[in-house]
Amino acid sequence: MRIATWNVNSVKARLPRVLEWLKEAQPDVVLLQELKCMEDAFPLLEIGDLGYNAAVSGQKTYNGVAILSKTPMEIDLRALPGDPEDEQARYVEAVVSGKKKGSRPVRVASIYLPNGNPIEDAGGPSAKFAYKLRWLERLIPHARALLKTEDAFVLGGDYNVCPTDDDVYDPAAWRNDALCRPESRTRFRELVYLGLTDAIHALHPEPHHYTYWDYQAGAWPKDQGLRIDHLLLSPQAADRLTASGIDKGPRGKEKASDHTPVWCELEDK
DNA sequence: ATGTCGCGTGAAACGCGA
Repeated sequence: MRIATWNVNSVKARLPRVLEWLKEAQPDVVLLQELKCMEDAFPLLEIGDLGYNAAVSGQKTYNGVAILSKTPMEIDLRALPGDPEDEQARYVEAVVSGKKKGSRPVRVASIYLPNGNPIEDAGGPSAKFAYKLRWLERLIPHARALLKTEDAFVLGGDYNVCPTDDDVYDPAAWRNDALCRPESRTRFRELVYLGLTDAIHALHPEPHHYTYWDYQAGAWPKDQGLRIDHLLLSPQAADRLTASGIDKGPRGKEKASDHTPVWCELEDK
């Protein structure tokens, strides 16, 4: 079972790119972020024509996440637990059926973690950075609860966290960015250290594999990127991990998203 | 040194978020 994650930066503006990539890459499950539309504006028909079911948590203008699956799925959560006041569409979780008869289902979540920049405003800590850190702090107990179920699961998405200096082209320049701050990194590490496997890092430990390149300053042609899109696997999913990769193709196309898809392959046993 | 997108508003250019 191939599971991919992709921050598309507007599913409407990106629709031709998304459809062509789905046809070419043939993922079984796709976790999408930054839909930038309400649920009723999600292109269900076009994506459904390619054989996908969709679970969407949308919002006007900003955020928005979805799960696409070729097999049937059961939606479990449309928001990350822990703050009923949080109205931003950044989390959706579902259980997708296995591909073959008798194969085990996999729980997946599509995550769009807050960016958190700027880290300060008017000299003090910013509300945006605090929201990002709180969001990470809510994700940790939720992951801990999921681990207790001993289900195979994949928490994938745009984490807006660059885990180490090896994951950014110029660590010094990004030192005070919310994506690279130690406060973000310690919380991300705490999440991973619960016992999750970073599907890219586990199989491709070399430094400087990126998933995001800013639109500005020719970052893409110069390969000045960051690794901020992650697939975090439970032990039961990691046991089935046979391959993973970053598909840089879509980033080089016309009208590209600033992120490119990241995928992993789970043995269907 | 700078360089970009996408959205909403409201009718063109701007503010916001990234």
